Amino acid sequence: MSERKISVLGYALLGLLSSRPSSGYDLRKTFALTPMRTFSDSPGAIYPALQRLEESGLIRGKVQDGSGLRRRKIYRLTADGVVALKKWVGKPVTSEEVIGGMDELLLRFAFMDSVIERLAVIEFLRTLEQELKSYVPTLREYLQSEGSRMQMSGRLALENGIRGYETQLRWVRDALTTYESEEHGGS
Amino acid sequence: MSERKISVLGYALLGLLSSRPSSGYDLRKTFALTPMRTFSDSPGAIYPALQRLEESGLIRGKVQDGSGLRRRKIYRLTADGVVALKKWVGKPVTSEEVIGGMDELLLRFAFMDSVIERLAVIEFLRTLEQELKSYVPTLREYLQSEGSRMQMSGRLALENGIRGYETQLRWVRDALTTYESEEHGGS
DNA sequence: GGTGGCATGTAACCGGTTACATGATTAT
DNA sequence: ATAATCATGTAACCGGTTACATGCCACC
Repeated sequence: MSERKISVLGYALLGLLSSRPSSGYDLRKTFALTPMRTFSDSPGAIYPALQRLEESGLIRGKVQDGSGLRRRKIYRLTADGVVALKKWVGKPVTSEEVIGGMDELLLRFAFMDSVIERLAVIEFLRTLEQELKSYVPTLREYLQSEGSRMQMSGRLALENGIRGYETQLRWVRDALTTYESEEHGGS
Repeated sequence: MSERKISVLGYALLGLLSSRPSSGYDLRKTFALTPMRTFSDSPGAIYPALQRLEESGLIRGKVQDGSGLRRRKIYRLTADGVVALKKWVGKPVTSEEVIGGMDELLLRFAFMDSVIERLAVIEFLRTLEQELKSYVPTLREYLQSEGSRMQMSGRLALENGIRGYETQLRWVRDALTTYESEEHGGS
């Protein structure tokens, strides 16, 4: 059961459902109306994704048969769903993920608070910091050595990417400070 | 002819071929060894994409039959290909593109120098600046109004996105300065 | 003459996009 | 009643991923 591979959209749905049971329509609106619109908001993506998650036993939908209401199917995470979400969120950070774009990493991070413990979040941020710290100089060196052979717009585009990673490195450090200084609270 | 829709990977290939005729293998290596590895470097994506571009008449491949060489098919842009690349690169910047991630925008920018004139590049950067300038406050307001209802990691993830866009706004302004101060040169 | 890297390809699978279909409920 | 919106769904298409297939050339 639940051996099927889950797409990023699938995990985004799992994460949203973990904080609040919702219908497909609710989820679509969340994607459409919040900064999560980077992800798909089309019914042709969301409804099949929900079906797959249900077939895998990670979520379960119940048709809401309240009196004067439109037919809505409300999904909630199952125990297996919680496990799958935990596993994905807690996966170790790899350099491939950093190089291939931080989107999925950030999505994972966004769901962390309610899913894994504070120490694991800090661990996540620490390794992310390491990866960024080693990746940025690589890009700088590439720009240094190849820049003269590139056209100006290409050089600037690369510079843009580098600055983006540098910004994220600064962000990781701030986030770490936030989590580490949070000595009180917890379970 | 050439009415077929072109994927982002397709345009990336067009752009690379515009500066230097190459074989599929060369292009793969470019993707694999440079910061362009964000794009696909798998043969299963590149070779079919090249075939589609050739069917659409945007590139033409010639098998290099030099003496002691392995069979390589070298592709170059056709006149139609140049037109298609110009059209894509010069498309007006829309807010959807900014919201949906800057990747394609940056790719377009990277190829601009060799494809359109300096004034069009400046125009591109100016409208991009406008879009970013209006988008960042939207995100800030969202964080302001919804932040209290979000968990900490979610709030920080959003903050990360905002900082990224702010960094890009600063970059656009620097890039504009670079292009505008470049009073000499040109054709 | 066989191993290993160069170079091009192909096929199955899968998920997202686009566009359409359906019905129920609310508002006018 | 009829239009608009809520809410869920389906089907065709398309391109990227993964994995495999093929052959050539160089080198030892």
